[in-house]
Amino acid sequence: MIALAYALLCMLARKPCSGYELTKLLQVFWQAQHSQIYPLLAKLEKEGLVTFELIGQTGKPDKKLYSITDAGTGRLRAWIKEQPPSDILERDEFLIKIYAIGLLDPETGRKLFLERREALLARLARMQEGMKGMEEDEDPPVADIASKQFGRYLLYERRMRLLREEVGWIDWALPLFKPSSARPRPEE
Amino acid sequence: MIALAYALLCMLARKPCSGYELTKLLQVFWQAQHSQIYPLLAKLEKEGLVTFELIGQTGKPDKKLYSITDAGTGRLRAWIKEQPPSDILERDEFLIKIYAIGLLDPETGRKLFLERREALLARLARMQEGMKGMEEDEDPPVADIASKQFGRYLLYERRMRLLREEVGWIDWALPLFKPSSARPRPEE
DNA sequence: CTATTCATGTAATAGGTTACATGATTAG
DNA sequence: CTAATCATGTAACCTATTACATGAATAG
Repeated sequence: MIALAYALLCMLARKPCSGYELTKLLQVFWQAQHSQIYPLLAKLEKEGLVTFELIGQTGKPDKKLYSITDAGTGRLRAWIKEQPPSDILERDEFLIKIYAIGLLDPETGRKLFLERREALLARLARMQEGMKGMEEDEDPPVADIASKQFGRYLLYERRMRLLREEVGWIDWALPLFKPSSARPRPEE
Repeated sequence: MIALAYALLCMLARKPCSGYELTKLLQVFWQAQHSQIYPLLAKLEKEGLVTFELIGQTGKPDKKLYSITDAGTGRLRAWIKEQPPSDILERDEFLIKIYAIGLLDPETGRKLFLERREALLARLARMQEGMKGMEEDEDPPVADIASKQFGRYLLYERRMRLLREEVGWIDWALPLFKPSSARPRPEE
Protein backbone atom coordinates (compact mmCIF):
# COMPACT_ATOMS: atom_id res chain seq x y z
CA MET A 1 0.00 0.00 0.00
CA ILE A 2 1.37 3.39 -0.94
CA ALA A 3 2.38 5.99 1.64
CA LEU A 4 -0.43 8.32 0.62
CA ALA A 5 -2.92 5.72 1.88
CA TYR A 6 -1.32 5.89 5.33
CA ALA A 7 -1.33 9.65 5.16
CA LEU A 8 -5.10 9.53 4.62
CA LEU A 9 -5.57 7.02 7.43
CA CYS A 10 -3.60 9.14 9.88
CA MET A 11 -5.73 12.19 9.11
CA LEU A 12 -8.91 10.17 9.58
CA ALA A 13 -7.55 8.86 12.87
CA ARG A 14 -7.81 12.40 14.20
CA LYS A 15 -11.30 13.11 12.85
CA PRO A 16 -13.69 12.09 10.07
CA CYS A 17 -13.21 14.07 6.87
CA SER A 18 -14.49 14.31 3.32
CA GLY A 19 -12.12 13.67 0.44
CA TYR A 20 -12.24 17.35 -0.34
CA GLU A 21 -11.18 18.26 3.17
CA LEU A 22 -8.43 15.64 3.19
CA THR A 23 -7.01 17.11 0.00
CA LYS A 24 -6.69 20.50 1.69
CA LEU A 25 -5.40 19.30 5.04
CA LEU A 26 -2.87 17.01 3.45
CA GLN A 27 -1.12 19.85 1.62
CA VAL A 28 0.80 20.73 4.76
CA PHE A 29 2.88 17.59 4.79
CA TRP A 30 2.02 15.32 1.86
CA GLN A 31 0.92 16.96 -1.37
CA ALA A 32 -1.59 15.10 -3.51
CA GLN A 33 -4.34 16.00 -5.98
CA HIS A 34 -7.98 15.17 -5.44
CA SER A 35 -7.81 12.99 -8.55
CA GLN A 36 -5.48 10.71 -6.65
CA ILE A 37 -7.30 10.90 -3.34
CA TYR A 38 -10.89 10.11 -4.37
CA PRO A 39 -10.10 6.78 -6.06
CA LEU A 40 -7.78 5.83 -3.21
CA LEU A 41 -10.49 6.46 -0.61
CA ALA A 42 -12.83 4.24 -2.63
CA LYS A 43 -10.19 1.53 -2.62
CA LEU A 44 -9.62 1.84 1.13
CA GLU A 45 -13.36 1.62 1.64
CA LYS A 46 -13.52 -1.62 -0.38
CA GLU A 47 -10.75 -3.02 1.80
CA GLY A 48 -12.63 -2.11 4.96
CA LEU A 49 -10.01 0.30 6.30
CA VAL A 50 -12.41 3.25 6.15
CA THR A 51 -16.17 3.72 5.96
CA PHE A 52 -18.20 6.66 4.77
CA GLU A 53 -21.51 8.24 5.49
CA LEU A 54 -23.28 10.27 2.82
CA ILE A 55 -24.05 13.72 4.16
CA GLY A 56 -26.74 15.60 2.27
CA GLN A 57 -26.15 19.33 2.31
CA THR A 58 -28.25 22.26 1.15
CA GLY A 59 -26.56 25.01 -0.77
CA LYS A 60 -23.44 22.89 -1.09
CA PRO A 61 -22.98 19.59 -2.89
CA ASP A 62 -23.46 16.44 -0.86
CA LYS A 63 -20.37 14.87 0.59
CA LYS A 64 -18.99 11.59 1.81
CA LEU A 65 -17.74 11.78 5.34
CA TYR A 66 -15.05 9.16 5.75
CA SER A 67 -14.05 7.59 9.06
CA ILE A 68 -11.29 5.16 9.88
CA THR A 69 -12.27 1.64 10.98
CA ASP A 70 -10.60 -0.50 13.61
CA ALA A 71 -8.98 -2.47 10.82
CA GLY A 72 -7.68 0.82 9.43
CA THR A 73 -6.24 1.88 12.76
CA GLY A 74 -4.58 -1.51 13.09
CA ARG A 75 -3.00 -1.31 9.67
CA LEU A 76 -1.73 2.19 10.34
CA ARG A 77 -0.22 1.19 13.69
CA ALA A 78 1.47 -1.82 12.12
CA TRP A 79 2.92 0.29 9.30
CA ILE A 80 4.37 2.84 11.68
CA LYS A 81 6.25 0.17 13.57
CA GLU A 82 7.21 -2.26 10.81
CA GLN A 83 8.27 -0.01 7.99
CA PRO A 84 11.94 0.99 8.13
CA PRO A 85 12.46 4.73 7.67
CA SER A 86 12.20 5.54 3.98
CA ASP A 87 14.39 8.27 2.58
CA ILE A 88 13.08 11.77 2.19
CA LEU A 89 12.01 13.11 -1.18
CA GLU A 90 12.35 16.82 -1.66
CA ARG A 91 11.79 18.62 -4.92
CA ASP A 92 12.22 22.34 -4.86
CA GLU A 93 13.10 24.16 -8.07
CA PHE A 94 14.44 27.05 -6.07
CA LEU A 95 17.38 24.86 -5.05
CA ILE A 96 18.30 24.19 -8.68
CA LYS A 97 18.28 27.89 -9.32
CA ILE A 98 20.52 28.61 -6.35
CA TYR A 99 22.95 25.94 -7.49
CA ALA A 100 23.22 27.75 -10.81
CA ILE A 101 23.38 31.19 -9.26
CA GLY A 102 26.85 31.78 -10.67
CA LEU A 103 25.33 32.06 -14.13
CA LEU A 104 23.30 35.09 -13.10
CA ASP A 105 24.29 38.63 -12.38
CA PRO A 106 24.31 39.25 -8.62
CA GLU A 107 21.24 41.47 -8.81
CA THR A 108 19.05 38.72 -10.28
CA GLY A 109 20.45 36.34 -7.68
CA ARG A 110 19.51 38.66 -4.86
CA LYS A 111 16.02 39.05 -6.30
CA LEU A 112 15.61 35.27 -6.26
CA PHE A 113 16.46 35.22 -2.57
CA LEU A 114 14.21 38.12 -1.69
CA GLU A 115 11.24 36.52 -3.46
CA ARG A 116 11.86 33.31 -1.58
CA ARG A 117 12.05 35.25 1.66
CA GLU A 118 8.62 36.77 1.02
CA ALA A 119 7.11 33.38 0.22
CA LEU A 120 8.58 31.85 3.37
CA LEU A 121 7.27 34.64 5.59
CA ALA A 122 3.82 34.36 4.02
CA ARG A 123 3.77 30.64 4.70
CA LEU A 124 5.02 31.18 8.22
CA ALA A 125 2.19 33.63 8.87
CA ARG A 126 -0.36 31.09 7.60
CA MET A 127 1.13 28.45 9.87
CA GLN A 128 0.97 30.76 12.86
CA GLU A 129 -2.71 31.30 12.13
CA GLY A 130 -3.26 27.56 12.00
CA MET A 131 -1.36 27.14 15.23
CA LYS A 132 -3.52 29.74 16.95
CA GLY A 133 -6.68 27.94 15.83
CA MET A 134 -5.29 24.71 17.20
CA GLU A 135 -4.46 26.10 20.62
CA GLU A 136 -7.84 27.69 21.29
CA ASP A 137 -9.76 25.99 24.08
CA GLU A 138 -8.47 22.48 23.62
CA ASP A 139 -9.28 20.40 26.63
CA PRO A 140 -6.15 18.40 26.88
CA PRO A 141 -3.82 21.20 25.68
CA VAL A 142 -2.32 20.49 22.26
CA ALA A 143 1.17 20.16 23.73
CA ASP A 144 -0.04 17.27 25.86
CA ILE A 145 0.69 13.83 24.48
CA ALA A 146 -2.90 12.88 25.30
CA SER A 147 -4.36 15.49 22.94
CA LYS A 148 -5.77 14.30 19.64
CA GLN A 149 -3.96 17.27 18.13
CA PHE A 150 -0.57 16.34 19.54
CA GLY A 151 0.94 14.91 16.35
CA ARG A 152 -0.39 17.76 14.27
CA TYR A 153 0.94 20.26 16.78
CA LEU A 154 4.40 18.72 16.60
CA LEU A 155 4.40 18.97 12.80
CA TYR A 156 3.30 22.59 12.87
CA GLU A 157 6.05 23.45 15.31
CA ARG A 158 8.57 21.63 13.09
CA ARG A 159 7.50 23.40 9.94
CA MET A 160 7.58 26.78 11.62
CA ARG A 161 11.07 26.20 12.94
CA LEU A 162 12.30 25.10 9.53
CA LEU A 163 10.70 28.10 7.84
CA ARG A 164 12.32 30.47 10.32
CA GLU A 165 15.66 28.79 9.87
CA GLU A 166 15.46 29.13 6.10
CA VAL A 167 14.74 32.83 6.50
CA GLY A 168 17.81 32.94 8.72
CA TRP A 169 19.83 31.27 5.99
CA ILE A 170 18.67 33.86 3.47
CA ASP A 171 19.62 36.68 5.80
CA TRP A 172 23.01 35.05 6.18
CA ALA A 173 23.42 34.63 2.42
CA LEU A 174 22.28 38.04 1.22
CA PRO A 175 25.35 39.98 2.44
CA LEU A 176 27.56 37.58 0.45
CA PHE A 177 26.09 39.07 -2.71
CA LYS A 178 26.24 42.78 -2.63
CA PRO A 179 29.41 44.19 -1.17
CA SER A 180 32.36 42.25 -2.64
CA SER A 181 31.39 41.95 -6.28
CA ALA A 182 29.78 45.23 -7.16
CA ARG A 183 31.68 44.86 -10.41
CA PRO A 184 29.53 42.78 -12.77
CA ARG A 185 31.01 39.34 -13.46
CA PRO A 186 31.99 38.52 -17.03
CA GLU A 187 29.16 36.87 -18.97
CA GLU A 188 30.45 33.57 -20.33
CA MET B 1 11.28 20.43 -20.31
CA ILE B 2 11.11 18.82 -16.91
CA ALA B 3 12.87 20.27 -13.87
CA LEU B 4 15.28 17.35 -13.66
CA ALA B 5 16.73 18.45 -17.00
CA TYR B 6 17.57 21.84 -15.51
CA ALA B 7 19.02 20.14 -12.46
CA LEU B 8 21.39 18.23 -14.76
CA LEU B 9 22.28 21.37 -16.68
CA CYS B 10 23.09 23.29 -13.53
CA MET B 11 25.44 20.56 -12.33
CA LEU B 12 27.18 20.49 -15.70
CA ALA B 13 27.53 24.26 -15.58
CA ARG B 14 29.90 23.78 -12.66
CA LYS B 15 31.95 20.98 -14.20
CA PRO B 16 31.69 18.16 -16.77
CA CYS B 17 30.35 14.92 -15.30
CA SER B 18 29.38 11.42 -16.30
CA GLY B 19 25.79 10.29 -15.89
CA TYR B 20 26.92 8.10 -13.06
CA GLU B 21 28.50 11.01 -11.24
CA LEU B 22 25.46 13.21 -11.83
CA THR B 23 23.24 10.58 -10.25
CA LYS B 24 25.35 10.68 -7.09
CA LEU B 25 25.80 14.44 -6.89
CA LEU B 26 22.16 15.11 -7.55
CA GLN B 27 21.01 13.14 -4.50
CA VAL B 28 21.74 16.12 -2.28
CA PHE B 29 18.99 18.29 -3.66
CA TRP B 30 17.04 16.48 -6.39
CA GLN B 31 16.70 12.71 -6.10
CA ALA B 32 16.55 10.72 -9.33
CA GLN B 33 17.53 7.22 -10.45
CA HIS B 34 20.13 6.53 -13.12
CA SER B 35 17.37 4.96 -15.22
CA GLN B 36 15.84 8.39 -15.51
CA ILE B 37 19.08 10.28 -15.94
CA TYR B 38 20.76 8.32 -18.75
CA PRO B 39 17.89 8.63 -21.24
CA LEU B 40 17.43 12.28 -20.33
CA LEU B 41 21.10 13.05 -20.98
CA ALA B 42 20.77 11.37 -24.37
CA LYS B 43 17.78 13.56 -25.12
CA LEU B 44 19.57 16.73 -24.04
CA GLU B 45 22.48 15.74 -26.25
CA LYS B 46 20.17 15.36 -29.26
CA GLU B 47 18.80 18.83 -28.55
CA GLY B 48 22.32 20.27 -28.43
CA LEU B 49 22.15 21.43 -24.82
CA VAL B 50 24.99 19.11 -23.77
CA THR B 51 27.79 17.25 -25.54
CA PHE B 52 29.78 14.24 -24.43
CA GLU B 53 33.22 12.83 -24.90
CA LEU B 54 33.80 9.12 -24.61
CA ILE B 55 36.53 8.48 -22.05
CA GLY B 56 38.16 5.06 -22.28
CA GLN B 57 39.29 3.80 -18.87
CA THR B 58 41.35 0.81 -17.81
CA GLY B 59 40.16 -1.23 -14.87
CA LYS B 60 36.88 0.69 -14.89
CA PRO B 61 34.17 0.76 -17.56
CA ASP B 62 34.38 3.50 -20.15
CA LYS B 63 32.32 6.58 -19.51
CA LYS B 64 30.67 9.49 -21.26
CA LEU B 65 31.84 12.79 -19.92
CA TYR B 66 29.06 15.29 -20.49
CA SER B 67 29.57 19.05 -20.77
CA ILE B 68 27.05 21.83 -21.10
CA THR B 69 26.95 23.78 -24.37
CA ASP B 70 26.36 27.51 -24.82
CA ALA B 71 22.82 26.68 -25.90
CA GLY B 72 22.42 24.71 -22.67
CA THR B 73 23.69 27.57 -20.54
CA GLY B 74 21.31 29.91 -22.33
CA ARG B 75 18.32 27.68 -21.74
CA LEU B 76 19.22 27.30 -18.08
CA ARG B 77 19.60 31.06 -17.61
CA ALA B 78 16.28 31.70 -19.32
CA TRP B 79 14.49 29.12 -17.17
CA ILE B 80 15.82 30.58 -13.95
CA LYS B 81 14.46 34.00 -14.84
CA GLU B 82 11.22 33.14 -16.63
CA GLN B 83 9.78 30.33 -14.58
CA PRO B 84 7.62 31.54 -11.69
CA PRO B 85 8.50 29.88 -8.38
CA SER B 86 6.97 26.39 -8.34
CA ASP B 87 5.70 25.04 -5.08
CA ILE B 88 7.80 22.74 -3.00
CA LEU B 89 7.19 19.01 -2.96
CA GLU B 90 8.18 17.18 0.17
CA ARG B 91 7.46 13.55 0.87
CA ASP B 92 8.71 12.22 4.14
CA GLU B 93 7.03 9.18 5.69
CA PHE B 94 8.37 10.18 9.08
CA LEU B 95 5.94 13.10 9.08
CA ILE B 96 2.97 10.78 8.55
CA LYS B 97 4.12 8.71 11.48
CA ILE B 98 4.47 11.75 13.71
CA TYR B 99 0.99 12.90 12.77
CA ALA B 100 -0.33 9.56 13.95
CA ILE B 101 1.82 9.46 17.04
CA GLY B 102 -1.22 9.48 19.29
CA LEU B 103 -1.98 5.92 18.21
CA LEU B 104 1.27 4.69 19.67
CA ASP B 105 2.41 4.19 23.21
CA PRO B 106 4.76 7.03 24.21
CA GLU B 107 7.78 4.71 24.28
CA THR B 108 7.40 3.77 20.60
CA GLY B 109 6.91 7.43 19.81
CA ARG B 110 10.11 8.39 21.54
CA LYS B 111 11.97 5.65 19.68
CA LEU B 112 10.76 7.08 16.38
CA PHE B 113 12.20 10.45 17.32
CA LEU B 114 15.50 9.04 18.53
CA GLU B 115 15.99 7.08 15.31
CA ARG B 116 15.31 10.19 13.30
CA ARG B 117 17.78 12.09 15.42
CA GLU B 118 20.50 9.56 14.65
CA ALA B 119 19.76 9.70 10.93
CA LEU B 120 19.87 13.50 10.93
CA LEU B 121 23.18 13.62 12.77
CA ALA B 122 24.68 11.06 10.38
CA ARG B 123 23.59 13.14 7.43
CA LEU B 124 24.90 16.29 9.05
CA ALA B 125 28.29 14.66 9.53
CA ARG B 126 28.38 13.65 5.85
CA MET B 127 27.52 17.19 4.85
CA GLN B 128 30.25 18.60 7.05
CA GLU B 129 32.71 16.30 5.31
CA GLY B 130 31.52 17.52 1.94
CA MET B 131 31.80 21.09 3.11
CA LYS B 132 35.39 20.55 4.24
CA GLY B 133 36.30 19.10 0.83
CA MET B 134 34.77 22.12 -0.82
CA GLU B 135 36.64 24.67 1.24
CA GLU B 136 40.11 23.18 0.74
CA ASP B 137 42.35 25.41 -1.35
CA GLU B 138 39.74 26.98 -3.56
CA ASP B 139 41.20 29.96 -5.31
CA PRO B 140 38.26 32.27 -5.12
CA PRO B 141 37.04 31.08 -1.70
CA VAL B 142 33.75 29.20 -1.89
CA ALA B 143 31.94 31.95 0.00
CA ASP B 144 32.86 34.38 -2.76
CA ILE B 145 30.18 35.01 -5.32
CA ALA B 146 32.82 34.60 -8.02
CA SER B 147 33.59 31.00 -7.02
CA LYS B 148 32.27 28.22 -9.25
CA GLN B 149 31.32 26.50 -6.01
CA PHE B 150 29.29 29.40 -4.66
CA GLY B 151 25.83 28.00 -5.40
CA ARG B 152 26.78 24.60 -4.11
CA TYR B 153 28.23 26.14 -0.98
CA LEU B 154 25.01 28.03 -0.31
CA LEU B 155 22.96 24.84 -0.62
CA TYR B 156 25.28 22.96 1.71
CA GLU B 157 25.00 25.69 4.29
CA ARG B 158 21.21 25.65 3.93
CA ARG B 159 20.94 21.92 4.34
CA MET B 160 23.19 21.91 7.38
CA ARG B 161 21.18 24.64 9.04
CA LEU B 162 17.92 22.82 8.39
CA LEU B 163 19.33 19.55 9.68
CA ARG B 164 20.54 21.23 12.86
CA GLU B 165 17.18 22.92 13.31
CA GLU B 166 15.35 19.62 12.97
CA VAL B 167 17.59 18.12 15.62
CA GLY B 168 16.69 21.14 17.75
CA TRP B 169 13.01 20.43 17.17
CA ILE B 170 13.46 16.83 18.27
CA ASP B 171 15.24 17.94 21.42
CA TRP B 172 12.36 20.30 22.06
CA ALA B 173 9.77 17.58 21.44
CA LEU B 174 11.30 14.72 23.42
CA PRO B 175 10.55 16.15 26.88
CA LEU B 176 6.88 16.40 25.90
CA PHE B 177 6.77 12.62 25.86
CA LYS B 178 8.24 11.21 28.97
CA PRO B 179 7.32 13.05 32.12
CA SER B 180 3.58 13.79 32.00
CA SER B 181 2.16 10.53 30.69
CA ALA B 182 4.18 7.82 32.32
CA ARG B 183 0.82 6.06 32.65
CA PRO B 184 0.15 4.15 29.42
CA ARG B 185 -2.69 5.64 27.39
CA PRO B 186 -5.75 3.46 26.80
CA GLU B 187 -5.50 1.44 23.60
CA GLU B 188 -8.50 2.30 21.48
C1' DC C 1 33.99 -15.90 -2.06
C1' DT C 2 30.80 -11.90 -1.38
C1' DA C 3 29.69 -7.31 -1.62
C1' DT C 4 30.59 -2.84 -3.39
C1' DT C 5 32.10 0.51 -6.80
C1' DC C 6 32.28 2.01 -11.39
C1' DA C 7 29.49 2.50 -15.54
C1' DT C 8 25.63 2.43 -18.91
C1' DG C 9 21.52 1.15 -20.59
C1' DT C 10 16.26 -0.80 -21.35
C1' DA C 11 11.55 -2.58 -19.97
C1' DA C 12 7.74 -2.93 -17.10
C1' DT C 13 5.12 -0.91 -13.86
C1' DA C 14 3.59 2.27 -10.42
C1' DG C 15 2.73 6.89 -8.97
C1' DG C 16 1.15 11.44 -9.81
C1' DT C 17 -0.46 15.60 -12.63
C1' DT C 18 -3.32 17.99 -15.82
C1' DA C 19 -7.35 18.25 -18.10
C1' DC C 20 -12.21 17.18 -18.72
C1' DA C 21 -16.87 17.18 -16.60
C1' DT C 22 -20.74 19.11 -13.65
C1' DG C 23 -23.27 22.51 -10.84
C1' DA C 24 -25.16 25.42 -7.02
C1' DT C 25 -23.81 29.30 -3.88
C1' DT C 26 -21.50 33.17 -2.28
C1' DA C 27 -18.20 36.97 -2.20
C1' DG C 28 -16.14 40.86 -4.61
C1' DC D 1 -20.91 39.39 -14.04
C1' DT D 2 -16.65 36.88 -12.51
C1' DA D 3 -14.12 34.24 -9.60
C1' DA D 4 -13.79 31.31 -5.83
C1' DT D 5 -15.51 27.65 -2.79
C1' DC D 6 -17.63 23.35 -2.06
C1' DA D 7 -17.76 18.65 -3.79
C1' DT D 8 -16.88 14.36 -6.49
C1' DG D 9 -15.35 11.81 -10.07
C1' DT D 10 -12.80 9.88 -14.70
C1' DA D 11 -9.37 9.80 -18.62
C1' DA D 12 -5.14 10.76 -20.66
C1' DC D 13 -0.76 11.60 -20.04
C1' DC D 14 3.68 12.29 -18.04
C1' DT D 15 7.09 11.21 -14.45
C1' DA D 16 9.59 8.20 -11.69
C1' DT D 17 10.75 3.63 -9.54
C1' DT D 18 11.99 -1.10 -9.60
C1' DA D 19 13.72 -4.75 -11.93
C1' DC D 20 16.45 -6.81 -15.61
C1' DA D 21 21.02 -6.97 -17.94
C1' DT D 22 26.22 -6.95 -18.17
C1' DG D 23 31.02 -7.06 -16.42
C1' DA D 24 35.72 -6.02 -14.59
C1' DA D 25 38.19 -4.59 -10.32
C1' DT D 26 38.77 -4.15 -5.63
C1' DA D 27 37.86 -4.34 -0.67
C1' DG D 28 36.62 -7.07 3.32
